[in-house]
Amino acid sequence: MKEIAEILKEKGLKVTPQRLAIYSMLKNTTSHPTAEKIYNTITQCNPSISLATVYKTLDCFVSCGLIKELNITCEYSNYDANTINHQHIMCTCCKRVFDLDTIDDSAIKKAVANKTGFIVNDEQVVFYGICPECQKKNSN
Amino acid sequence: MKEIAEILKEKGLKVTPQRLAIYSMLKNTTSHPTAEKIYNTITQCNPSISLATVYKTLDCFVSCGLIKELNITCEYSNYDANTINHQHIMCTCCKRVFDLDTIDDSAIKKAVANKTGFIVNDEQVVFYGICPECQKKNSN
DNA sequence: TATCAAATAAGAATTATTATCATTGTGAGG
DNA sequence: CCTCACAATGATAATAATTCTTATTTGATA
Repeated sequence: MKEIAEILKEKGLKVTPQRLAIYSMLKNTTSHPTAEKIYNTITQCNPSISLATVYKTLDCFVSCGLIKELNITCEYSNYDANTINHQHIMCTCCKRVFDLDTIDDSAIKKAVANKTGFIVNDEQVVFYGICPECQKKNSN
Repeated sequence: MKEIAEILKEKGLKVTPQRLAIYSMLKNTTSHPTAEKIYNTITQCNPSISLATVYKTLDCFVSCGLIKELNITCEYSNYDANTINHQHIMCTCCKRVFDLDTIDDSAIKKAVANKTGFIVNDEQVVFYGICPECQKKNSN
């Protein structure tokens, strides 16, 4: 917990219970939750938190690079405290998002930058499909 | 124009002026427009079209595989009539989306499927950065 | 051409997210 | 340790993209 406070301070952010709760929740899950899901989880221990605070805190964490916002579906954003570049796979049936092992594609990134003249800052790779569990369910 | 009507019929869709207009507009652009942008363009020749019809038509085209919906930002969807798998790069400054050359990654896709047990149906690769034009503008 | 399911237009409703603003809490400096 | 400025929060109104509802119209088939 002290560690998280340190990270926030380094980024010039004030340490508040809400921020600690949100960041620690995100650090301790691999489920890529939505803002709504984060809010629902946090309210269990911190019933007075406001949904607006969750959104603002997430924006703030994204701006300073503490977490990443994933654009995996058009309906809502998912958040990920693992900021090391990695790929995702989403089940279009149950909507769950899973991590994939990191593939080093710095060469591709560089090639893209050279070809387009873009300054490439970020990338997102998502696969879409049906997860084993949903395959089983659907065959019943 | 007759060609588009044929394509719609093959998919079991009724041929309507709205559908012809939307599909033809998407086929003749590389700009990955939003629903709103499509609506604004179409109304110039077809002033009576409804925004709801644009959304429904796009959904319908996506369902039958005629076009693809891109999840590039969390704020809105972009649509692309080029359904051959290819990558995109978006300028986070001017919000424009460009095509990148197709990279054959069927091997990666197969590896992902093997590792995860997913049936992999689709994928999306997006790079984010600053386009040359915006770099110039920002340096002024 | 008559029929009927499918498609459309118009606008209300919904959902995710953002803005507003009064109140509260954090942490730097005394 | 106290105080104060200002950043953060909570409550809720507002917004923007998208979906739903319903009456009406249209395209394809008989």
